[in-house]
Amino acid sequence: MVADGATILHADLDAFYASVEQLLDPSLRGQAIAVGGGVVLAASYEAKRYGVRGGMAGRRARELCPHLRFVGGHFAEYQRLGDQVIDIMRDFTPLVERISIDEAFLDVAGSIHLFGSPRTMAIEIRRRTRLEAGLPVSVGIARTKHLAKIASQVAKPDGLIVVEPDHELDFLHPLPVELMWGVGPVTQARLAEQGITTIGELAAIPGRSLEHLLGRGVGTKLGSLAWNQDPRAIETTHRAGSVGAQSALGRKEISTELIRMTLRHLADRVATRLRAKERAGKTVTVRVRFAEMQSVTRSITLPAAISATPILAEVGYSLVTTALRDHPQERVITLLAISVSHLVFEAALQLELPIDIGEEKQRPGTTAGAARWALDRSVDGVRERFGRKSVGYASVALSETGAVPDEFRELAEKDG
DNA sequence: TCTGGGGTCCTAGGACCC
DNA sequence: TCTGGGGTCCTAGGACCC
Repeated sequence: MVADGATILHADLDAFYASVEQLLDPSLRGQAIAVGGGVVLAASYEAKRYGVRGGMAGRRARELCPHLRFVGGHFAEYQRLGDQVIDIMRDFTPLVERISIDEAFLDVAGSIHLFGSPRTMAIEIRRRTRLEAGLPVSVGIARTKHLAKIASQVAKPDGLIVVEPDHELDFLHPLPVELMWGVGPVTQARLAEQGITTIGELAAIPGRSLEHLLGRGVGTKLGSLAWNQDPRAIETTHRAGSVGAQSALGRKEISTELIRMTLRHLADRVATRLRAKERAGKTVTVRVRFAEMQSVTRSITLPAAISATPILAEVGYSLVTTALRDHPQERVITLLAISVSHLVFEAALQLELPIDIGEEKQRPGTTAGAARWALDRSVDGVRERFGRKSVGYASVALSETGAVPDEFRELAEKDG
């Protein structure tokens, strides 16, 4: 349900990781800094002035900004401060939809009688975030999520923009198309070829032409968004659809050892997280990226959900093997990925249940499978107590490839 | 600018069932 | 034996987001 007034807030912490680093170490304040190493995960606004952007190769960033300082990530602090800011928002409404570590939508329509106008609430959220967490946050307010999100981007850094319902198109149409949700590099380029660079120009294109240019799905969606028709409501719950891991390898000669070792490591990461969530999944997908960056995927849907490391590694291996067999001319791979989807709930309780022979066909947890699963659980337990590195399948062997440290994984802000 | 990691959603063809 | 149409699942690829 979309509200009549501008009651949707989009709050987005500014240059989040970089701001946290500057918060933790005052000597970094006012400095051009980047979080990351080989790749920039986040850049301070001082660095952005030199053109440094999230997702940029570290070397390129240094070229643009020679005095750029790379700082290590305090990942636990990012999580803690991100949570703290979300908690501030929840003081204003339970209708908070967190969409990443550092941004969220709020529907404050039901809170106006308690706290005042949406603008008043946004001012207070910004004040408290600065005071209690020490961080700058930008807020966009509008009638729809899409518009609120765009408004917060325009408000950055450290700003607040309210788009009143009777000024929506005046606000939206002069803006560049790439501010829209769903317009990435490919779509932007496709539009630019037609001379379309603003949202207003996009809105002026007949629906049929847009669908012809971008395909039915994307064309229809962007067409309606350009006219500010966004029916999405705030969703406070989130179901994980898949769990995956990937590893960039540089350029590596294809070998059985490399693939087995890498898959073992990736399967271990994925399976550990699945078990921590008490989930298992039926569909296993692998991705193999060759030189020249083109990649292929192979997937299989199993008769039963799995969450044990060795089984996942084995299924992944056979999938990668089929992918490689289909591309016999390739000599080098640059990335391996594995993910598990079609997730189902799998309570840890299952471990305690006696193995029922009658069920053997339905579940992978035959005697051997259950034993493997039990072993994985105990490995998880040891890691919880003594740290990840204490028990590993292949992480030590892999570290010599110069892979990104595990703490760097899963955490990408890429704030452009 | 040759580049890291974890995700979501959409499309399209084919298999299979009714 | 051949024919139609609809629905759902599986697989592969692509674009996008943070």
